Amino acid sequence: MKLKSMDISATASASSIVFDALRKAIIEGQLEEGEPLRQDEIARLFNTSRIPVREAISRLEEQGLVKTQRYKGAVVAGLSPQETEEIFDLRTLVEPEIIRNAVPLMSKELLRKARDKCAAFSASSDPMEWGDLNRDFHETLYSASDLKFFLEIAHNAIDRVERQIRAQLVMSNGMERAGREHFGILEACEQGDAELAAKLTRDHIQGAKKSLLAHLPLS
Amino acid sequence: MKLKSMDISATASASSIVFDALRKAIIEGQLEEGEPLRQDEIARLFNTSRIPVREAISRLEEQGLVKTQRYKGAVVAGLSPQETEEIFDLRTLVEPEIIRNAVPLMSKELLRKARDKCAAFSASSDPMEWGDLNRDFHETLYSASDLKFFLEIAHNAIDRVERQIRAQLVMSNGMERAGREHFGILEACEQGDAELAAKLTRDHIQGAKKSLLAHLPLS
DNA sequence: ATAAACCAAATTGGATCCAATATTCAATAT
DNA sequence: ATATTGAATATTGGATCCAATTTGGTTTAT
Repeated sequence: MKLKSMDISATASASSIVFDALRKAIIEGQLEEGEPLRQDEIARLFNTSRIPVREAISRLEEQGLVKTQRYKGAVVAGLSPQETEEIFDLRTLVEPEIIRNAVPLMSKELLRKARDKCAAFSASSDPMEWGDLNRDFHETLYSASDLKFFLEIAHNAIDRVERQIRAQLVMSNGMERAGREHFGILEACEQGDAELAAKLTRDHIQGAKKSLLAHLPLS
Repeated sequence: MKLKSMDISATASASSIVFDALRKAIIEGQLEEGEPLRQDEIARLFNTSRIPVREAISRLEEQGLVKTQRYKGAVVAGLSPQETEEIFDLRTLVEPEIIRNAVPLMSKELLRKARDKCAAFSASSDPMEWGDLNRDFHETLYSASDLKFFLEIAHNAIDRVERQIRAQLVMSNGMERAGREHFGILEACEQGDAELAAKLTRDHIQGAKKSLLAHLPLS
């Protein structure tokens, strides 16, 4: 029997649909910092009961994307300048390791895809999509790594500062510089120079952090 | 009015009680790898309904301590030798940074407490409590750090390999060596030598990893 | 007028009930 | 005997209902 099979047990549950949607809305800034998440309202939006909503919210809290208080509910989490800096320092520690590990594992195919995404990012003139394209490029390179826990950490860290990253891209020459730096990282990957790719990734993150903190209220 | 006050809104919810209890049981190895977590059974144990249990389980999954499959339920998560190695490498990256940050922030009081815990660890002859005393010592030093996200990561990483750490302590000369290394780390902290403390912490974790992998099935 | 007391609406936490799926085991066919 | 079908049981996912707590406005006393 020849039949294209799929894992039917992997179909999404209501709670995971709500979780994904809320996560996306939070990191993209559609829900802004401090905004309360009303279980009833969200349940109505998704045509479900509050049960899956509550599960989604508790998972978001475990990820640090919302803060909840007993009997008061959940609000979108925000970061102080110090906390933002710490997250960027965490990224500075972890992401170069991911790239270092990933470079020798990158296929031609993947490098081609990364080059496309790099070009798409530099070519875009719509600030609304810069955030997505930026993340898309980095994730493509990272996806070659087999360090699943490092990746988990990096994904979560990026989630927590995604809004700041987007802000950084649109300010001063953030976008232009990111484009240049992406190209450098990509070249190092193509040359198989893991050390250089790691160093450039490190500089990329630290540069974004500095430029961000410079524009932040009395950091 | 003089009255010892407490934040009454911080009283534990049912789901957090269940969460804490399950987490403890898992990392201490009372629930072993692969063992299923039946919602009904746990709810009965805690005299609650399945709702708080489900919330606890979904939080545990977000922490990587259990794995769940839709309509099949949750089982205690386990780690392959490769995954164990990766977690130890993650700890090797993060925990030295925590110590480096913590050393200049350590009060006399805290150092005294750490010295007590270090002594208690070395003095203990009951293998059942080695795990707790070991973690207690490290957490005491780490608690001086103000890097809350680094601490989050470290706590979670340690949670995931706590069972292996305990195994490592009881095998060969694990306990004896840990005692020596703890003393070295403590001394560096007392001398205010953050770099040395970081380096020794690094060696401590890598040493534990090596000794662990050497005794693991065909790593 | 102001502040404490209190009541009603809104909201969350938890219990109970029902639906969807998985598992087990007996019945049947080959 | 073995493999397949099918029904009974167990288990999870979600909906609805009730209880506990917060919130905001209103009343009342000073």
